[in-house]
Amino acid sequence: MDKNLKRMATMHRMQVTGLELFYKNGYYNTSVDDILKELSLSKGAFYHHYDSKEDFFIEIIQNLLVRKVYSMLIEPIEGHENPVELISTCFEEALETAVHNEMDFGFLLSNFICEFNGRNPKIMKYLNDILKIWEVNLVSTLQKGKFNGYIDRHVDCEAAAIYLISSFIGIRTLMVEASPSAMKYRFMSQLRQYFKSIETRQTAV
Amino acid sequence: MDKNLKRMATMHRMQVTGLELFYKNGYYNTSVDDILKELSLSKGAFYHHYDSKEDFFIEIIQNLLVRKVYSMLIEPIEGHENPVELISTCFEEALETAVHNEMDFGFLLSNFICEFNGRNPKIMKYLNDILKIWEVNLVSTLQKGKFNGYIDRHVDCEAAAIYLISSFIGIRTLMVEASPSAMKYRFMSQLRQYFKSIETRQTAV
DNA sequence: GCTTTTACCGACCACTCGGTTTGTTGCTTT
DNA sequence: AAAGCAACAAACCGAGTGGTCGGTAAAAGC
Repeated sequence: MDKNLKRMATMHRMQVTGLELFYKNGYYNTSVDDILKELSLSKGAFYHHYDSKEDFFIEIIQNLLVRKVYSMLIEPIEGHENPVELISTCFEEALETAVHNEMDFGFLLSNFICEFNGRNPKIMKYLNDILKIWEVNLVSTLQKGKFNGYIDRHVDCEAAAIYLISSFIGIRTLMVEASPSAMKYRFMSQLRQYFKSIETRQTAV
Repeated sequence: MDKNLKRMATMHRMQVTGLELFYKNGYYNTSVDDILKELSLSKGAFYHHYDSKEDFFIEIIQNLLVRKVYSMLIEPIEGHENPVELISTCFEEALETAVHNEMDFGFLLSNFICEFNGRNPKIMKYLNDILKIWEVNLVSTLQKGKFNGYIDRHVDCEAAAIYLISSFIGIRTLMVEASPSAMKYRFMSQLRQYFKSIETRQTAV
């Protein structure tokens, strides 16, 4: 058991550093040696724990990437309050951490999707699954909001979810440029504008 | 002169094939040899015309990529008609060609931005310039629309432009998945919803 | 105390990459 | 016809790549 702990600790260290470098430099632009150098570990250690670089990356997806998306984008929108508020706040906070992160290279998930798209179907499968989970959660949050009278009954929740995901992926791609906080501010203002248009119209003005 | 024509023809062929492969496989994942093999040309030919792979890519950006963005996203929104209509139609058509392109790997520009982001500032500069041109054109189209009474005077045109670009980049990243035409349909429906919210409110209902 | 298992080392392999060097060909110019 | 040069061809270089493999030290199991 104690032995297993050490094993898991080493593997976890590798994955954390791996994700960091893959995010920073891209998967194909990061060599296994790069990761190992950072950790002062050897090739032997790496291939003792993982079958291949690809296998290693898949473990990173399942262990780290999925959790990040969950804690950042899925858990915050769970609940029975106003979904418009939940999603706005969630996006606002996700963008805020991006603004304050001086090492920001865009949205982890969409960066990898860009990189593997049409090049590695196996990995794309895993990435698309995460996207799907996010989408499903958004849809159900919106539908709940419809049921609870927050969202207009004519709204197509699946379309709205796609639209929200699109805009988020896009703004995160744009935000890596200069003045990310201005970007965020502008984006959020228009997101709220859009939300206003799908909210239940108040009878009293 | 005749000589110069041949030179330019060869260079153009290289650039067209280069862009094709860079788009398909990514810049770092496409070797110079890959491009040359496709054209049955040699390394000597390549380095006779270009200083480096990077220099080659910059020429592609300036010759081909800029023009594609212009003809696809900038020229179609020029004019004095309703900007909401212009932009809707422009996006619709851009997405439609993506739907019918069986070799679609997402939005050329944003794919490259993803790939070079934080890794190659020199190339990023060129890509951001294109993005900036697009943004400026969107802003001026929206402002013209405001002046002509199509768009509500309270709308922040720069914010709206960022929001539009974001959503476009995002949907093009998502569309590489299955069922792009459903994606497009859903996206366009919500884009129109958003547009409705920034249009001048009609006094008569 | 002895054996087995585990975690890890580091040299090495075949291969790929961007880029260089040296040749070759054919058209132009004088 | 000789010389010159642009446009390519082909062999090559050195750095880096993912992955292999024989070995080792230490802990676990008996």
